Amino acid sequence: MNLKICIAEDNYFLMKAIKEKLSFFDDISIKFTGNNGAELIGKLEENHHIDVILMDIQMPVMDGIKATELIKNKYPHIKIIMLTVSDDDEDVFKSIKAGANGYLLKEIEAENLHHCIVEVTQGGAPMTPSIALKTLNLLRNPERISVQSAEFDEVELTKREIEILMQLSKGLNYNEISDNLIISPSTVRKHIENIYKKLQVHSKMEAVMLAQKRNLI
Amino acid sequence: MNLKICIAEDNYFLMKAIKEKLSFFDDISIKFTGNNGAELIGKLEENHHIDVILMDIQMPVMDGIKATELIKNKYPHIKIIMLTVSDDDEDVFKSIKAGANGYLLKEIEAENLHHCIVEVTQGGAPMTPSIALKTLNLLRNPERISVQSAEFDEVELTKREIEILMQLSKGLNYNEISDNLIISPSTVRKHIENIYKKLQVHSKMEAVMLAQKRNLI
DNA sequence: TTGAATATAAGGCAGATGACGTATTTCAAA
DNA sequence: TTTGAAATACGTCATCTGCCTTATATTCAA
Repeated sequence: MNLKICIAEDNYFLMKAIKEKLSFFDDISIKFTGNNGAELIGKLEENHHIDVILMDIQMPVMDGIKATELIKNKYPHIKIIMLTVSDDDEDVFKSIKAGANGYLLKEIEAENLHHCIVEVTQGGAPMTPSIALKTLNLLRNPERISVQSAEFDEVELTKREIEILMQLSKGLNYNEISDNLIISPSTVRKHIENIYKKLQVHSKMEAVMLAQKRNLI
Repeated sequence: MNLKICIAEDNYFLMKAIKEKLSFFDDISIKFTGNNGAELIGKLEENHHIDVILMDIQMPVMDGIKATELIKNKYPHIKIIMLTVSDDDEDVFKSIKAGANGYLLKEIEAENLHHCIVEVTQGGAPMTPSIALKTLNLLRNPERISVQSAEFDEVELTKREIEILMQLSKGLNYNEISDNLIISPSTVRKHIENIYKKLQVHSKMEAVMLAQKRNLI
């Protein structure tokens, strides 16, 4: 088995250090790297057949958390391990929410890093012990978890649109919804078209997931 | 360094198995054991100079979660690792809330168990990979944390099926998924058919919503 | 009162989806 | 060693979905 991995890291020396750590293992090959999230995503558009990404958090242009979110939406099969110096609660939590599969501190030694990379491809969730502890603490204190997603242009959906979104989320099709709301299927379709335009999405699933994320339904 | 540990386990054979696993390591000594939570707590009243407790969950008289809560209140210095066959969301979450420092499945091999015991005394939070994954999923979906799982016939989805469900939930279509996973669109469709049969649903939306409700994704 | 937004409705088209059936390979458990 | 589950792949067919255009009625704030 040969694992194809990428690295996002803005610091030249740290990048070099990570590469060196991994150079000992011949079941891992570094396909490409990026100095920030945007650069890495650009390269992923060329080739997204990647197993694991090692992602720094603090980077210019686009930070690792935002990048993780975008990558996970488009290429959910790619495992992402945060590899950072920050053990800040906020960073840990945001990374997990963004979809990170693991969270390691940069002090990790080569052998262990390798093991974690393998583990994540097998469906595990590798974490530095101190980070694992943090996740448990976060779970114990759910009140801290409510952190808010700040700025999206708040789109206003109408009552009817929300009603239809909720029915969509139950798995009902156009005919069933039109029957429930006593309107024609054409109208249901028109409403859904409008919802798509407002939310900037192109399918039922995306619409429902986004609405869910924004607590619209 | 010599670690003083206790075991709470009602099944005689499993207790024996654990003892045997640990007998190889001379930096660990088993101080005493209990057939249930209450019995262990009784013995702790005699001697609570203990480093780590390995705690089963399902036990008569007093289960491991209740015992963990009581012990942590009275002897917060004692590290408690749940050692159980259950990977049920509810058990995992309740154990953590009760104050458990780690959560391992009984299938764990001796070497690894030893390592986890050492790790927990150093402030870590040892978890079986599949449990670590669960804690991350719980963190990502805080609203689902308090929600209650009824007893539905637990359907087993394969790793591949879960992977495909996650991609579906991002709004990707068959072709995008097949491209991501490097399999043919036909195969994606077949997997999805199988998922539908297992979950007893008839559309992507229903499948994703159900999987979400059951913390499968 | 008059637009603007909302809700209603229809037709057409290309492509996606769901429900069948069939088949091969691999791998672990019995 | 055999069995069974899982993953892979293809074909067909009816239906559903997403996108486009057009049109009318209603409601509500300016």
